[in-house]
Amino acid sequence: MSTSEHVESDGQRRAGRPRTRILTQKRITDAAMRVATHEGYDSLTMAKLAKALGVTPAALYNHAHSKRQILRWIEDRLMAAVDASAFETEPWDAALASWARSYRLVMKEHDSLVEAIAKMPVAGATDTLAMYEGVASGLRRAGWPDANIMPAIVAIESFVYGSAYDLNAPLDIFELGDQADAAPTLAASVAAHTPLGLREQAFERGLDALIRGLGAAAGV
Amino acid sequence: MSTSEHVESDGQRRAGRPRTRILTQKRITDAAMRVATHEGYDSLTMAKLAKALGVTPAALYNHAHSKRQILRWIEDRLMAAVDASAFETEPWDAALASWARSYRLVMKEHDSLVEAIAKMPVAGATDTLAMYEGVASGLRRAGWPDANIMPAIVAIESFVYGSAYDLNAPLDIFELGDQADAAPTLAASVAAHTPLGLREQAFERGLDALIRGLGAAAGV
DNA sequence: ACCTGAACACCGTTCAAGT
DNA sequence: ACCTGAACACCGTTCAAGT
Repeated sequence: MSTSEHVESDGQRRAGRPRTRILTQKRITDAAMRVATHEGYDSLTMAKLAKALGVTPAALYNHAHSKRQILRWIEDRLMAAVDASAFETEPWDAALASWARSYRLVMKEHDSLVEAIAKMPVAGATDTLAMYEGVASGLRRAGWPDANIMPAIVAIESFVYGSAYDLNAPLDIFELGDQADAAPTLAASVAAHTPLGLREQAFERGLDALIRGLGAAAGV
Repeated sequence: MSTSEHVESDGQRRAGRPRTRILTQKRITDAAMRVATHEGYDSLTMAKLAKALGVTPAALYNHAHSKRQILRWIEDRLMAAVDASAFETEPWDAALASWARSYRLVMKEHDSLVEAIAKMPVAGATDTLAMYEGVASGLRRAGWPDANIMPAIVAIESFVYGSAYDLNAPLDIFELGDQADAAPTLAASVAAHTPLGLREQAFERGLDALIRGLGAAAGV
């Protein structure tokens, strides 16, 4: 690569003056998401990220404490992309479903971060907080008792995380080949579906069961 | 460490003869699970594993193609530990619940492997196959149509994977602190629970909703 | 204040050499 | 057949030195 020594981003540099700062949290996060989206999270190394920003790996540590922190910036962004706006226009059950569907697709595209997101404290993550508040207040307006709101959110979230993995699992995950004799009932059950159909049915039927059951428990 | 050069495991070595083979798939897997359980999966490196076996890291590559393969051996073991035996003694709904509870606790102890397990093909994994066959045949005996079995299994699995993460999330994951003003409904909803109570309620209520809803869809 | 260059302590993996 | 020792191409991170 012939551009590896100096990448002048905007070219507005005046002689003798300090160059405009090129590294900010926003630009680092943007570049990291670009690298991760195009090459996968395995390729998101500090070296690759630095190169994408035209900078030395060590320079990143003037702005982030660690690679983990940069991943956390990405996680915040992702949670902001989860769409909870349906609670403003639709009934609670349809709104829950469209929130879960949006959540699942966002996680699918970044499933290396699902474990970290599942364990990420909400405090300090402004957009994440707003997303949860949208869901919680939507359910409350629909008559849900306070004590039923969080268990429903956590249950649906858990289901969404696992469903995102399933969406990225190999299509032949339940293919038995010559071992069909060893598990005949499983083989027959699998044969009742196409791989893509199974994924969607598992998600949609599970989501429907969760929303109905949790709503019934909430008395609405 | 003074024992790092030669660790004689059984001492039965005869002079001049080739020593009894110390590395097998079983022993490697045992050692790997021991290291991972005691020190976590972050500490499960080829060097640590080799040391625990009294061997050089390179020696492991005579038995496993890669670290990934060793992890797969562990994953097979874990699936064998998931208890599907309730289908032989209890009605389908109670059996599904006890299967899911066992599954969740096994995943909780090894949650670094959850993503890989969620995407692991069943072909070739004998114990995994037997586990699924137990669930599928249990549901069929209870009158479930073939086309309803796999969507139910996949949906409950997805829920279990996410619930395992939740079980290992920090207890203060929904603690808002001074940001309670920014998300008042969320704060009130969270305040209706203890952290431990929320986890268990989310799992048990979600599981109940899934089992009831999926069973109803199956017409049983 | 912020970046570079060099170094550190690790990774997983390969391979010629030994027995 | 199976293990060692040395090497390779990477990791994330630190830090003195420059501007």
